[in-house]
Amino acid sequence: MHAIAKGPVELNSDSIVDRVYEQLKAMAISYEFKPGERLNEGELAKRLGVSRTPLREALNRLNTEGFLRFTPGKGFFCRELDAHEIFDLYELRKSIEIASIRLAIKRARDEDIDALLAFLQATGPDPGERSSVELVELDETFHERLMGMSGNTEMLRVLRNVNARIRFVRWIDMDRINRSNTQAEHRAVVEGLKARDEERCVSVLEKHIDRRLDRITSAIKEGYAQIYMPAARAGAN
Amino acid sequence: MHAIAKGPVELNSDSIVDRVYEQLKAMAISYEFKPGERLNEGELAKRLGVSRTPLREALNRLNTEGFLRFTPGKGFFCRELDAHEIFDLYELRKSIEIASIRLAIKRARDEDIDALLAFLQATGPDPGERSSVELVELDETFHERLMGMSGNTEMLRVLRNVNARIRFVRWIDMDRINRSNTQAEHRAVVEGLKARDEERCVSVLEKHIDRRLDRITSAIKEGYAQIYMPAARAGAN
DNA sequence: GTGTTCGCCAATGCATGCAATCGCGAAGGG
DNA sequence: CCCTTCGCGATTGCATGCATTGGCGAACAC
Repeated sequence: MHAIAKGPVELNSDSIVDRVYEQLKAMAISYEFKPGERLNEGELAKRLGVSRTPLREALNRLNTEGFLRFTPGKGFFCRELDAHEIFDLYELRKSIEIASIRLAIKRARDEDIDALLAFLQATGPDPGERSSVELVELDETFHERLMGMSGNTEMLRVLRNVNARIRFVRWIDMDRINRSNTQAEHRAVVEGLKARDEERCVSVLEKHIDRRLDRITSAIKEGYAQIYMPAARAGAN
Repeated sequence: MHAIAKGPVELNSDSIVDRVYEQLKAMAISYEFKPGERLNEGELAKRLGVSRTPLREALNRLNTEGFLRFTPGKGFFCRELDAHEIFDLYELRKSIEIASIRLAIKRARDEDIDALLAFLQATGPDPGERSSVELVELDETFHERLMGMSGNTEMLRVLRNVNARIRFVRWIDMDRINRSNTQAEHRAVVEGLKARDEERCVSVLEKHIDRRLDRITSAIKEGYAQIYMPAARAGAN
C-alpha cells in the first residue's frame, strides 16, 4: 500500500520519530499549539501520518526539553507562555554566555576567532532584507559559534535548548531591533575576544543580552495577540 | 473487574514509565551498566517486568538527559565515562552556581537564608558517620536549595541534571573530602549571602567548586577500577 | 590464507489492540 | 435551583505482533 521503494524518493535518512520530533518541535516553537492546549495523540498521529508509538516518543522528548508539559493520565499540553519562564531562560542564557566568553578568551584559537569575524562580515552588511526569522537564526548561530569556542559541549547543549525555547519571543522582539547596532556589538565581542580582553567582552556581552532581557516582558505582552492569531495550519491533506 | 481497592496495596502513585525511568536512572548513575555497553531492550524489559513500550519511553528520557546514548538502528548504550564531559559539566555547574548566588544576594529572603543555615546546622555536626552516598546527597541538597534562592527555576533544572550526571564521580571523590572543611565553606557562603556580600560569596563558592574540579581528572582515573567491578546485579529472579 | 559475500538470527521500529482512566454531561436528590 | 453522583464516550497506558534492519558467522572466491 505504501512504502513503495520508488527508488530515489530519498527515503529520509532519519527515522519517523526524528521527523515527527522535528515537526512537533517546529510547531511548539512557533506556538502553533496554543498555550495550555491539550494535544490529542490520536488526532496528531492521524495528521502526521504515523502511529501513536513514535508520536509519543517524540512528545516525551519535547516534554523533557521543556517545550511541552505532561500530566500523567491527562496527556501532553502546550506549555504556557510564561513570562517568568522566559525571564529565567534569559537569565540562564546570560549566565552561561558570560561564563563561556571567559573560557573562550583562554582557549579560543585565533583562526577560529577570525572565522567568526568572517562570518559576521559575510552576514552583516545586509540591510533590512532579511525576515526576523532569518535574523534570529543568524543571531543564534553567532552566539552558538561564540560559545563553541569555549570548548564546553555541555554549555552549548544548554544554550541550544534555551535558544529554541525563547525563539518565539525573539521573533517578535527582532522586528524592533536595530540590526546594525546588534552587528556592531557582535563584532565588538569578537574583537575583544581576539584581544583577549576579558573585561571588554563581558561588559559588551552583558549589555547586549540585558538589552533584550529588559524588553522581553513587554514583548511578551504585545506578542500575545500574535500567538492567538491563526497559526498557518499546513493543511497538507 | 479487579482494581479492588485493596487499600494498602500501595498502588504506586507513579506510572510504570516513571518507575522504570527511576530504576534505569539509578542504574545509569551508578554505572551498573558498563560504559559503552549496549542495552538490550528485550532483556531489560524482562528484567524489569514491563513491556518494551514504556521501557523505550524511559530510555528516551534518559537519552535526552545525557545518561544514555542512542544510535538509530542500533539501540541504547551506556554513556562512556568521558573525562572531558565530566569536566564540562563541572564548569557548567560552576557557571550557573556563581551566577545564581549573585541573583540570590539580590532576591533571597532572610527567612529562607536562615532556614538554610538551620539545615546546615542540623546536618553539619555529624562526624564521619555518613556514607559518601549520603554525603553527596546532602551536598546536592544544599547546593540546590542555595540555587533555589535565586528564584530561577530553569537554572535549578539544569543544576539537577548536572548533579545527577556527575554524581558517580562525586561518590568517589567524597571519600577523600574533608567534611568539616566543606561544611565551613557552605556556612561561609550562606553567611555571605545573608550579609549580601557578593564578593565574599563568589570567591568562596568559586574556590569551593574549583577544589573539586581540580581533582576530578585524577578521581576519574582512579574510579575506573570501581566502575568495572561487578555492579551488584539485583538478581531478583 | 585472506578478503568478500551471502544468509540467518536477533534486535529494533513501528503499528495495532485492549484495558484502565479521565472528563463531561445527564439524571437524581436535597 | 444548585450540588452530587452515576455512567458513557473519549483518550491515554501499556502490551503484543509483525516488518525491517543490523550483526555476525560460514561459505565461497581469489
